[in-house]
Amino acid sequence: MPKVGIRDVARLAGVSTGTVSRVLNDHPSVTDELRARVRSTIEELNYLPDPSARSMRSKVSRLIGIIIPDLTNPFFSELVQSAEQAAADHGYDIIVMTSLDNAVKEADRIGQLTSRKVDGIILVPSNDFHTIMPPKGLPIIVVDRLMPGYSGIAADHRNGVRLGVEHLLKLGHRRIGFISGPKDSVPANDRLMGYLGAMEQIHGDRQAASPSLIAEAAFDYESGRLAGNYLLARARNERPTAIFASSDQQAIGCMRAAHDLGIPVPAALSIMGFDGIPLSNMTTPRLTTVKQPIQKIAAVAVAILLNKQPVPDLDHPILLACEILDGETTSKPQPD
Amino acid sequence: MPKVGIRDVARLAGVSTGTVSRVLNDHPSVTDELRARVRSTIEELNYLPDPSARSMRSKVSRLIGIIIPDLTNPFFSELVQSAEQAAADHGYDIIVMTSLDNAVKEADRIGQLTSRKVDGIILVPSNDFHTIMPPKGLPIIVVDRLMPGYSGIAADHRNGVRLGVEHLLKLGHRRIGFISGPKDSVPANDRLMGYLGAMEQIHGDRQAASPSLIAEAAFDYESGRLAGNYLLARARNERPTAIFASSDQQAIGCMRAAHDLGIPVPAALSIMGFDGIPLSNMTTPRLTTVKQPIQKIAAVAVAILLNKQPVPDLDHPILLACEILDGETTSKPQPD
DNA sequence: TTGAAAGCGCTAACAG
DNA sequence: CTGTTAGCGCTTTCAA
Repeated sequence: MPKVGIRDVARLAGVSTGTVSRVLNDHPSVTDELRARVRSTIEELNYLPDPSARSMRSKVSRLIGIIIPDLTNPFFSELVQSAEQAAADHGYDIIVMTSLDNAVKEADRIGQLTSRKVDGIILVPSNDFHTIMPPKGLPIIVVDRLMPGYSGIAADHRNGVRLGVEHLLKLGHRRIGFISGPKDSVPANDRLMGYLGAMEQIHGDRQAASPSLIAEAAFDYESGRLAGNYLLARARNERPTAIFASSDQQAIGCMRAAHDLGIPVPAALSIMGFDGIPLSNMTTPRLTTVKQPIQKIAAVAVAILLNKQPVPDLDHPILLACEILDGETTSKPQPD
Repeated sequence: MPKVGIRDVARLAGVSTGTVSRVLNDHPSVTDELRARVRSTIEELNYLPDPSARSMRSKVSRLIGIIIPDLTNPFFSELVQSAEQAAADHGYDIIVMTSLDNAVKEADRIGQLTSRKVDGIILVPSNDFHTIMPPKGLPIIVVDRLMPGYSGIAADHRNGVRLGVEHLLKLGHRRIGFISGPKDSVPANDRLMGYLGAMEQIHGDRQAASPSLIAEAAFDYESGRLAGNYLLARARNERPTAIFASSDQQAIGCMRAAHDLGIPVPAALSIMGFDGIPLSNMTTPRLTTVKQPIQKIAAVAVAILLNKQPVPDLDHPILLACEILDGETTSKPQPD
């Protein structure tokens, strides 16, 4: 079965290859009649255009590259999945690459994608990202870990955390601990700002945002556990009655710390996380958390790359709102 | 900056394009001297071959497709990540697609990959997979959910579960409950076989594999919780002293069920999971589980597609051994 | 609006 | 061993 090419279609439809090509590319200047005839011939022959040949001529590959630090992180895997769905809706395919937070690998991957002539790149920069000069004409959109100088899109971490902390404040908590992310991380700092902002609103409470209520940690489970330990291993009347963690995994680690110290959650300690990964719904008790609009982030990123939506200004990344996912780890504070 | 092509390299190196091409493809018949000269010119010009042009002539795309049901499932995302690493080692890129367990979407994706001329497909078939006739010449290797008629590679679920159940038996457990996977799932059945096989070894114990000790469930958390409830909500002397779940998520759901019923784990109930996803290490207490060799599965699948390793016989899929990951959810049974 | 024809950048005969 | 050359399948001028 010799594979069917554009000439076969042209011959059978009684037109030129040029016309078939125009139909394929929705070029306006083709008679409805011819268009219909060609379409049905394509159908009949079960013709599929060859992407390589197409891309070679047209400089368009219908391919989008996505580079993330680690697919094992549920946040990123959901991001990739959402991007894939969004891209598929437009006939685009996704090439995934993981940098493992290694700047060298990352640069290498970007080069790889460039030579593949992908039509755009969605990039979650590695933590030690080095400035990169992508060939102009290759749109790169940075997601989540925003970088000055690149068009970006992310959740509104700052307001998201603020929302979460206010939730705790409304419940009556005042000594609210905070587990921050690594301080060289952009999203981590935004989250910290959100916390500080919310705490400042509490007038007349000196302890509101005391430094001793803040523990720096990586975003993972174990770091969260250690940070939780640090915040909780103190006299009861100095110990926070609630802890807001910068990631769900931290929050879960913190739950473990509380457990080990014999502090019941949420009776004696409220805990909130951030991210809204599926995992947050599988803990006992279920974690109350702030959910990032991952799907929307992916959809918008793809839309921008496909020119369905204007590229955001370099100085004004698109920020999408978070929402609270109510769980079982928050309640009113116990009286001291 | 006009982009540099193979002719530029040829001209500057003082050879023909043919020779450059041969160097590019490691064709043996090129003098070391010329090879070196060409290589350095390539370096100097920063030349990158155009994959589209290459693929058009050579019918090789250096692309491999991977289709999985759901990237949100940690097992699959680890699989994809491992495949990406393995492929990158050989200069290959990965196109990911998710079928969401929808056979129509799946068939569509396979077509998409075919027309992309990927050099091979790694497929985790959707649950309602329909037989597919991939164009011959396009190697497809089925992973995890083995299908008769396709070359396959997977963890040795049967022996893995057997190992796990024997672990419980050695601890002294006899009434060991089993949460199975959906019965139309191949791996689920293999796991069930492993359980039954291990239980049969216990001579003289009528109750060994009593049907009432087996609960069917989907692989997710909530189904595991319900199944756990079913197995545990009975008189203490009829209740299993240990439960082996067919997935980590089920096991975690089951932990929740035990918690809700006031049954301490592992004091009054041992629980084991299956998969060894990162999540299993983040529960309180940490889950004891049977780990699948995901990374190895991916590496072997890629190696096969790149012809670094022989294609397995259709009737003899490659099975890779699992190992026990010791956690805190197993202990000796309490006396009745 | 449509057809004819010239390549896109590379590989693979085929000569030499 | 190396150079020459003819396309791969498609898009896109350029004329008609």
